[in-house]
Amino acid sequence: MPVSSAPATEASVAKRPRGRPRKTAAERDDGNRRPELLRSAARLFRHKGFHATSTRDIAAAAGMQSGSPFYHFKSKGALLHAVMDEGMRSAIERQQQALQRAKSAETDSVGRLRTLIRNHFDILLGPGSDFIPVMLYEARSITPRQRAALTELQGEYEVPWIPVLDALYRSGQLKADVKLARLLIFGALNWSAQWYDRRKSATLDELTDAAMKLFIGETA
Amino acid sequence: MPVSSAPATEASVAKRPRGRPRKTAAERDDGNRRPELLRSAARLFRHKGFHATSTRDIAAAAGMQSGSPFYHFKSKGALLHAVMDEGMRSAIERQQQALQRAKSAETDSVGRLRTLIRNHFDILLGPGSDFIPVMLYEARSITPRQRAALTELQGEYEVPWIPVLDALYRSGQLKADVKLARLLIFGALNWSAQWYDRRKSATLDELTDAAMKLFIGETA
DNA sequence: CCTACCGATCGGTAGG
DNA sequence: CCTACCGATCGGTAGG
Repeated sequence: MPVSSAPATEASVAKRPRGRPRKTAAERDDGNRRPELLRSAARLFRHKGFHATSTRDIAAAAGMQSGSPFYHFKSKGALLHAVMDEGMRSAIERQQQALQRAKSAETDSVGRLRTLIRNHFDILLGPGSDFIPVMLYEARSITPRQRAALTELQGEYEVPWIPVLDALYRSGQLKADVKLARLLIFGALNWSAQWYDRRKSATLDELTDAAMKLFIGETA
Repeated sequence: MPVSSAPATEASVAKRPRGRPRKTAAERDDGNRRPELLRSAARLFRHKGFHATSTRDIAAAAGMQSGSPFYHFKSKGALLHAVMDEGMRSAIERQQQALQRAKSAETDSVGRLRTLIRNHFDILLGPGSDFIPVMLYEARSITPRQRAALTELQGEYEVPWIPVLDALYRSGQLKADVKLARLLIFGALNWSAQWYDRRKSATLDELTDAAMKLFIGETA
């Protein structure tokens, strides 16, 4: 299923129109539609669930015919895993950027925890945030092998949290067992994907404040 | 779909054998299999998800033929809702019992919060705990009307938590906004259904300790 | 609660 | 990436 078998010319990329793309001959087989397919799949998987979403739904949302998703992905399950993988890689990258950005300003653990939590809410609830919720809530639908690959990425995501929580435990600001605290904290944050409503709820900064106060009693 | 159209005699209930039940004529149409159907459905819905479970799977798990679940429930969706409804009613009842039991011993808010959390873990992670996880993680698959009915039961379940959290806020032991704290706390607890493993993880008491320390810095 | 069955939908493929 | 299509599975029902 070689995606790059017929490479796109730069021209065809540059002159892509804004709205629903008309398929000109020049755009055929260029692989440009793969990201669109991923986004459509992520949105549908998130809102309807993996099994309640048909590959026809996804194709239609991406403006394709029913058989076309299988040109880009060899199965529906491969599409699901690709959504999760893309979500985790993007999350790791955004987390590293957030920590870089803050590093000069924040050297204390409280400030670093705040950075991590605020960024986590952004990834989970901000614009275009369908990929991570799909990963969190559709884990049953992937194969053990795929799950293992994702678990590794999740481990990478958790790396920066560990020294921060350790330091807060040593300073007495975090009283709970560190490993259990980490699991409970991620639960508190991740569950927000179930109830958070941009229009009715608090802002992400207010949410971050509440989480900081709940976990360590101060806001940074 | 009258479940009680042919009522069971007491004898047929008493002499029900242990293993896979042989269907004697006396046991026909007696409605006794409905709870078994619910349990089988809960287990399968929890481990495979609603859409990945076929009504044939459920029938087989309950020792029935493929069409028989529809004698007890008018649709697969009705079965799912029944699982959730049963789960919530049982949870509310067990919570009330736990609070009754503790009322004489615990009058302070910290102790009452501990009782609520410990009981919540029990409902979520203890023996026979498939119903509530199904409710938590399959909410997308029920109708708005069914969801509204469940939201009401959930509200009932949350009632005892509110005065406790309010009191802890006033006493300064809980620093976060009470409404957001409640949502974050439920998230931390509910997420445990995703990762808790009786064999590898902490006991429910240790989990409760960790949660108490994380949220209010003390264990009661 | 079983038997026998139906219509619809679905994931996936061949061939262009 | 489209067209045309297939085999399998599924929820649900009639009739006993």
